[in-house]
Amino acid sequence: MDIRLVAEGPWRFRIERTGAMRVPGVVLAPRELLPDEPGDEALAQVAHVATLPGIVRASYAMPDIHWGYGFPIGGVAATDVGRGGVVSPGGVGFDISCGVRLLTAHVDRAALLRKLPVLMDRLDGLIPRGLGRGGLWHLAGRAQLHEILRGGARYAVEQGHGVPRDLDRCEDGGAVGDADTTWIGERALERGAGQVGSLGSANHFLEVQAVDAVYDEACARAFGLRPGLVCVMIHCGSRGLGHQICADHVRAMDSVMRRYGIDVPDPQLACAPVDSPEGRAYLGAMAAAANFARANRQLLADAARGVFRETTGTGLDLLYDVSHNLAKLERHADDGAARPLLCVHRKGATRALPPGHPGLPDGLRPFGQPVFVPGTMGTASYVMTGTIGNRAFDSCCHGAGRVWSRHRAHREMPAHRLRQELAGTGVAVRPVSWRSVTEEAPEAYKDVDAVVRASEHNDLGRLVARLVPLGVLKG
DNA sequence: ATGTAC
Repeated sequence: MDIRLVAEGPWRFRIERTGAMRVPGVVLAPRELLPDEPGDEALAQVAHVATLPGIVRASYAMPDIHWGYGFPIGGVAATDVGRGGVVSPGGVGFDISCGVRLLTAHVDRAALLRKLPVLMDRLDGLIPRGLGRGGLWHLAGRAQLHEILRGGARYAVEQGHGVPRDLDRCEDGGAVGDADTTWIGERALERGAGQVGSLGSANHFLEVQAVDAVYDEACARAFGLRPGLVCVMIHCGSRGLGHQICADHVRAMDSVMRRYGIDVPDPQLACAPVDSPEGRAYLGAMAAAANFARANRQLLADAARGVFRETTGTGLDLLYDVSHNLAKLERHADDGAARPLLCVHRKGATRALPPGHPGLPDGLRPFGQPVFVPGTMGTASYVMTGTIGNRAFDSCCHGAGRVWSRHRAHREMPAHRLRQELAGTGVAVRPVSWRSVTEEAPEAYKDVDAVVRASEHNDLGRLVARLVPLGVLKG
């Protein structure tokens, strides 16, 4: 598909509506953040998404956009459920409800520094990570897995893995309501059963960080952040379970799309009307995988809490837990007076509720929803907050965004050089293997500072604080 | 992202 990219000022581009596109593309990034590898298809993917039945307003790309399966990563698309709008598993991604949670410690960087090596050693020995491997929670049986799929972090807390206050600080109170395990295959259940409480690999991590800068003091105070404070950031998702569910439902939709008269420019955009048996089946299974991911992050946070208590005698408070790979049924104002029900796909895009939104807990509502933007290994991460002017269906960026393919990263970054470079930063990196993390080298990613700046210029979110890593656990 | 693939 030919693309006509038009600059709309220094911070954004429009992809003109042509051919089968139903709406334009809107790329919320300055030129230096646009994909520029020869043959990169990320912008074509923005245009492909614009052809989906029922799509409204525009096919959006966040500043961290890069190539993905069907949809770009950093893509946002909303379809009108009442007008034949579709749901597409490729618009959520393989790692269903992958997301980030941030916990604030009761200790400052200076006070922790002496104990950091032993803290990292304990976490290193405790947290399961890497491909395959086990999970922290040894389930009593298949019935308990179903409880997790229905109850998410809420069930984990009920079982003693956390405190009730945690749930107040989770998106959806820790559990999505409409999970339906009927539409999860045996293989997906099998893969998930041993992985509750595990990080996984690639860009997933658990980091001990410190607040390095505060940009909005009132908001930071409400979030419990101040300069020098230690935090724990956890980035992971639904592991093999979500992956298998995505694969299964892509296949199912691929075989029925024609029956619904749907034609897409890329088979990876397999989809079905939200209001169809296949659409409902995917959304039910997706919600169950989302609950799995929230329980997963809850278990990891609770384990980190135990390690902090043992080594420092201090606690960890959950600031917030939010997904950046999910489709949700939401009402948004259209250009008239109506608020139609939309299926909002966010793939590598963080939901970012504005100040005053009823979906926020009392303590956060005046300030907006915390948005977490993890950088790459050894670099800064950011905390942002939702804004009222967000036109991308209350969505923001989700990270630095890849610029090198995983293959190219392996080619250009030998393990020994990465190890040497990170040693120079003073960050205690504990990977399962150095070879496995070469594709996560900082050079393989965009500049996260530029990504958050572009997000702010495009009214996707506002900067609240900058966090720097002290210790990193990787897959 | 993922027991990198039926």
